[in-house]
Amino acid sequence: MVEFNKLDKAIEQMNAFLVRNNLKSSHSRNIILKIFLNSTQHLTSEELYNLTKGKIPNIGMATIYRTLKLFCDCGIASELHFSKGKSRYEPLFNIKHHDHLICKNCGQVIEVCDDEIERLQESLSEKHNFMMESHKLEIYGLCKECRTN
Amino acid sequence: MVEFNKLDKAIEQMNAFLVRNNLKSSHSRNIILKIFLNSTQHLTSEELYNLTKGKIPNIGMATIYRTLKLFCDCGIASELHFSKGKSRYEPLFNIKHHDHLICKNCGQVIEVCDDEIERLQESLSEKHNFMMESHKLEIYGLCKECRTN
DNA sequence: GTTGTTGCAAAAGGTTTGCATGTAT
DNA sequence: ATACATGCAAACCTTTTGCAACAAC
Repeated sequence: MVEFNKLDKAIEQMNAFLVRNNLKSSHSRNIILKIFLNSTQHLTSEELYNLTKGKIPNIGMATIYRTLKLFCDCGIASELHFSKGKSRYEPLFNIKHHDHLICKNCGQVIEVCDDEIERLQESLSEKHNFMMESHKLEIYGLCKECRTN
Repeated sequence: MVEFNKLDKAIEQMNAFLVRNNLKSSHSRNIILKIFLNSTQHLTSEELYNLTKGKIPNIGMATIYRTLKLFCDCGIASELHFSKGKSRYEPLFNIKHHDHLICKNCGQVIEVCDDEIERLQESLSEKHNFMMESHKLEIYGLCKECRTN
């Protein structure tokens, strides 16, 4: 379950964005936000759609896409492109930046963080006169479980 | 122009793969390989298609896709997913591993390498009992030219 | 001659858009 | 009452596949 504070703060952040852009709040979006933040995985639009159907039976795919776009626009989610064709969405809310270890066998994604690597990325960018805004580190291989099999 | 040696070695590598898998060599594939290695950018399938049309006027998109898949299978190319929906392909042949600085404004991709970051990725993987096979580091931001404008 | 390769068109898969209806303010 | 949000279906775009004609061995 999402902690109340986290969900409340996320809704607040979304509502601030809505007001700022003369948009309206809606019941569906609050429900989708709760389901989205509640997931520990990086969901695809289809996975979020299926989870949402449990709460809003006649929800449409288009609403899921429009809502995910909104989440990205107001800084609650970020879009990932691990593989061809399909996007995945990661909650950004209250989350520290991290990198991904992706198991090629079972698909498990492990989130990690290394401050030293973070620092080196900044200095690497500076060396090339590049103004870093964000970055993405993905390490592909075999996880602990799969390497023993 | 691709240096003769590089192209020859790549053709050799591809042919070895073809023989190993009971496939046949073809004129088109050699042409596409030359165009692919000749490019300094990370081409999309469509860009490669347009470049190829200059040499093989009635080439089809399907052939481009099938050929790119072949290049990936025999280790000549690797598929990248910088943005939604569209794949880009990067020549791997005779190329040292490197990371990418991607300008969000002009789309320019700068290739960089930092040995220290490479080492830290290995130790980060080990720390999680993860067997690293490959990795990808992408830094998004503004390049030297765009940050001044 | 057999089997892989190619071009074309159709299909597939993910995402976006137009429109009429519903809903928040 | 106005304008945004939603569901549905159609459109869109990239990539894949089936098939008949072609080319390599």
